[in-house]
Amino acid sequence: MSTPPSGPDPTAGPQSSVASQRIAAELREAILAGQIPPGTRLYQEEIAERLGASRLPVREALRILEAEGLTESQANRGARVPLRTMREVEVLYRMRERLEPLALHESLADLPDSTVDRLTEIQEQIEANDDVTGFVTLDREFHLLTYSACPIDTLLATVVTLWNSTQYYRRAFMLYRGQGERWIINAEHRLLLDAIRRRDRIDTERYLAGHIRRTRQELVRHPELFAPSAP
Amino acid sequence: MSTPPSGPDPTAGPQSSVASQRIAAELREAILAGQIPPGTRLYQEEIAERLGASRLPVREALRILEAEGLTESQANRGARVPLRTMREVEVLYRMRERLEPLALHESLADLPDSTVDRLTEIQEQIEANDDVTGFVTLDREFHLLTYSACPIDTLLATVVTLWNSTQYYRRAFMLYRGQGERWIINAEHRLLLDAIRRRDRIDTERYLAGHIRRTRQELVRHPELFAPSAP
DNA sequence: CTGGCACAGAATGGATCCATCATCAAGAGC
DNA sequence: GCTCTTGATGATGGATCCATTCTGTGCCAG
Repeated sequence: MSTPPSGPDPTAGPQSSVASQRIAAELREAILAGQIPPGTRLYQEEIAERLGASRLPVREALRILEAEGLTESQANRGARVPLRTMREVEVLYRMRERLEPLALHESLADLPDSTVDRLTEIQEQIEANDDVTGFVTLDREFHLLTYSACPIDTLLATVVTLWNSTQYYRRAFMLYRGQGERWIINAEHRLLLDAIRRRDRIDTERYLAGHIRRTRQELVRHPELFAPSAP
Repeated sequence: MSTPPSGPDPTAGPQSSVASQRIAAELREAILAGQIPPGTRLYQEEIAERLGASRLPVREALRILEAEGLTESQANRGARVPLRTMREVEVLYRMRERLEPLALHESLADLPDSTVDRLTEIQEQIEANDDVTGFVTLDREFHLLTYSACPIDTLLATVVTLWNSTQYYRRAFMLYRGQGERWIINAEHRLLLDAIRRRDRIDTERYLAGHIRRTRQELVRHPELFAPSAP
């Protein structure tokens, strides 16, 4: 469950010496940015041609992304970006409510003060920014950075996978209805940031769980953002 | 995050039409049975020759297993079965404590009565059996069967990955010190089974969380089963 | 005797070519 | 007119060959 030396780094840029990882990074970025929406069929040959490689590393890249929850594939039937139902996304959020507080707990002791300062900067950028796409990117960077000192690779990788799997719908919600939520998110982030600075394990877990829980409840109030339940 | 049509089935036998999946199934079985212990280097060529295929599907199989937590690989440095530290296994158990009750919760409503009967049979086999390897296999079958009706593939796959990642150490513990624990496990299983039959969501989650938690506490009392913390 | 460097062997990563399977459209039969 | 079958097309899966990178050993210098 690790591609670069120290776990899959979702913020890593698309420069890697190994082609399959470079391709995976390019596709990852495009999918997370919403440029390749759920349901899109991914053709090996097209990707290979566009990114200047043969089909083989593309196949490996698709396997890597599959492990990260960004694509899915069936034998002889190709790969696509998963279309998720509302119920599925809801349960993914419930998983996040349970796992991310644990990841933060495990990360908290080893989180250097410099990272806490960086978190504060990001939060200031979030508050200054009013572009939705920029917000989603910064929000992701903020939260994943709080987990960055977690020493357990599997836990971190699982959390990243859950973020990957829900991010598209999160952006869709923010574009559609989320502007009014901004002040709540900022308040929650400020409380969380303060608890992190105090290294308070109880408070960090509580604020974080509440933050995710509230987001889930907002999301499920908009079924129109999702694929129908019965495919 | 799915190899056969409906998610990765860890109990599926090694007969598959697609070679990479067949190879992954063979290796999965061998690793889970403890025949390939943690730390073992896996050579593509050797596996390819032994299982009658070329190296290419072996590479794909190793990627599949990597996603399931059964192998790890670094660029140009090959694949191996991960060696986990005690701290790592402890956190993996904490993840299980949080996720498996959720999986059971989501599975419970759709779990057919016939499956509950099958669970009872398995528990009777567990009680009649005194071979440790047989116990570990049956115990895995029992728990994973309780989750089998969970409609969310990602949740199920994550739970299976966590089982895969901890199973070796679980067996090592049972071989080493676990025989006296058998009656406690049986009592816990009976309570869980009864709650499942009653479709009691609260009790199932409580008994299951307690069961996993107690197992974790037993495991961490035996640091000698694990790799040292500082590699 | 120790440490660094260079070279040889081996294993992994990638490209190209071929076989197999799924999909879709057109036609025959009912 | 509808359905089932059959064939053509295109995409995926697999095998072989070549390039690249890592590892370990042996030699030489300090």
